[in-house]
Amino acid sequence: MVSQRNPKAPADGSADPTGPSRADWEKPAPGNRSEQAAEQIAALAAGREPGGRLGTKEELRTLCGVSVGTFNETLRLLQARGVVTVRPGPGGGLFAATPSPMVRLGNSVLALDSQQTDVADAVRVRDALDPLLVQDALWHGSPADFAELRKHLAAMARAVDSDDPVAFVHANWGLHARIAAISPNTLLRSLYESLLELIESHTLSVLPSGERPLAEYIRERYELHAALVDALDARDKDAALRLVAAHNTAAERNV
Amino acid sequence: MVSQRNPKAPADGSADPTGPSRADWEKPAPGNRSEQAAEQIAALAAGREPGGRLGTKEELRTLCGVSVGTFNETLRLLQARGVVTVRPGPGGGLFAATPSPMVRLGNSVLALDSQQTDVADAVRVRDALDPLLVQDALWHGSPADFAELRKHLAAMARAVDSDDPVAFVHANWGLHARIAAISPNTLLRSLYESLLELIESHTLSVLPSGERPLAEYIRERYELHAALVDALDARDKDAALRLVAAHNTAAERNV
DNA sequence: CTACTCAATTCACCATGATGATTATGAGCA
DNA sequence: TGCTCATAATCATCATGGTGAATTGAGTAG
Repeated sequence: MVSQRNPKAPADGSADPTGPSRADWEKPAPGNRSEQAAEQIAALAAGREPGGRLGTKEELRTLCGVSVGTFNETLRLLQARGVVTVRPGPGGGLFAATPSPMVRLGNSVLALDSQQTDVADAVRVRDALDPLLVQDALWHGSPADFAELRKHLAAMARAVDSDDPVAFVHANWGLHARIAAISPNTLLRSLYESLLELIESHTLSVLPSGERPLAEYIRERYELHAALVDALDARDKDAALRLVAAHNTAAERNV
Repeated sequence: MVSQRNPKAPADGSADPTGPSRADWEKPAPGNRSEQAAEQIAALAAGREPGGRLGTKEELRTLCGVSVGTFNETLRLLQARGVVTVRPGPGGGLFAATPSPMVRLGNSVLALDSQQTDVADAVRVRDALDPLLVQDALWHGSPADFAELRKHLAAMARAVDSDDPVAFVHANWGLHARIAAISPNTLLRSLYESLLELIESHTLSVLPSGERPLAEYIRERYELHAALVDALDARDKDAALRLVAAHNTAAERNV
């Protein structure tokens, strides 16, 4: 089903007007034919000005060496990625498009593999974003929001009392996610939430080593978070930012 | 060509096992049939556990009321988005998948509209990431890298001398992009580059207002950037971080 | 010169039939 | 009990033919 049944493989450099020197050809080939064709067309589009005509569907389809249906799949992928636009009529066909910066970011993030993204890198970025969220929570947080934060703190306290680090980690993230939810900055929230999830998917397998007793560690982390919520509730900006900095400079700071 | 020629529109609630109460149905319908079907299947997948079986292609295709080819397009989109996996054989068909955090981030960023994303929000996030890039440049930057930075500085100086703010803005971003390129943190780089582009696409239309003379402003910005490059070259971490903080707290800080 | 009509081009979507590959399951055998 | 093999289910891709919609440009009328 994932067979490579293409005797006319488009690896033939003569079929590719952009030449075999493109770094794109050095990437591992995608798993199916429509994705392969999509990469080829994307390479063509990259070499044209935005709005530049690439050709008719039929011309490009034969260039890619796939069937009509498969090429239609390819087109759907490219349209969704903002790489091409398609018009009917005389002079119609496929035209190179420039994805908006946001579409480009989305596509480049999609191209990253979360198994290869170093969790330490993700933690660094998340840490850098924490002060922004704290500032937003100070300005946009309502008493109802802070009451919600205290529910997550209570869950963290229960995990500390029952010496359950996994529950502590979950409650800790619930707290951070809820702080993030206060921010009206959609971009910031999207980034932060996904970073949390990425870090969570790694951290349960790398809970803090025996450098310090685990129970002592999570109690300290709990107390730090409790002080942070207190500072937010009191709208104490200096304390909140100092605490979030302390949160992010502790030796083991995944939680 | 973008006709709605579906007399059996799947807006019929009885054909949707998740009911018409889903918020997804309140979204504007995507532009083509394969995307519409993709939304339907995504809604189904969202209501299942990861790995839960949705049905055979044929069952789901008739549920969506599209042709075989169109449904194949739908599948390609959903697979690319990590929403479903597909298996042949007895008990095969479509299965709900949970996209990895990175795929989720990519998809959520794609769903953001850069026209609606407040550039101030993007600037805030970019500013938060600047110190990370400076730290990476201090540790990973080579003399060749710093020579490249000076080329961009020279371009900025030329723009200052010829009183050309647009050229200054371009050269300034060239500098920042080159600093970002030093970082080995792929995630950080992707985020930063796209944020730069997003900000750039807005800033040329909002160059600093007449609060201060423009020539004086860009000269000050140039000097700040020159001092930053000097600090990087000298591997002076304190100065570099102080300068980037000053960079990010100036009254007009898009450049 | 402007507006409308028409023809040609091109696309979106539909339908049908086919081959070959992959997967899961169950039967048979050691 | 474990392994092998055959079968059925299911998918990926291919090919072909069709209708209707959208777009562009040329020609014509006012």
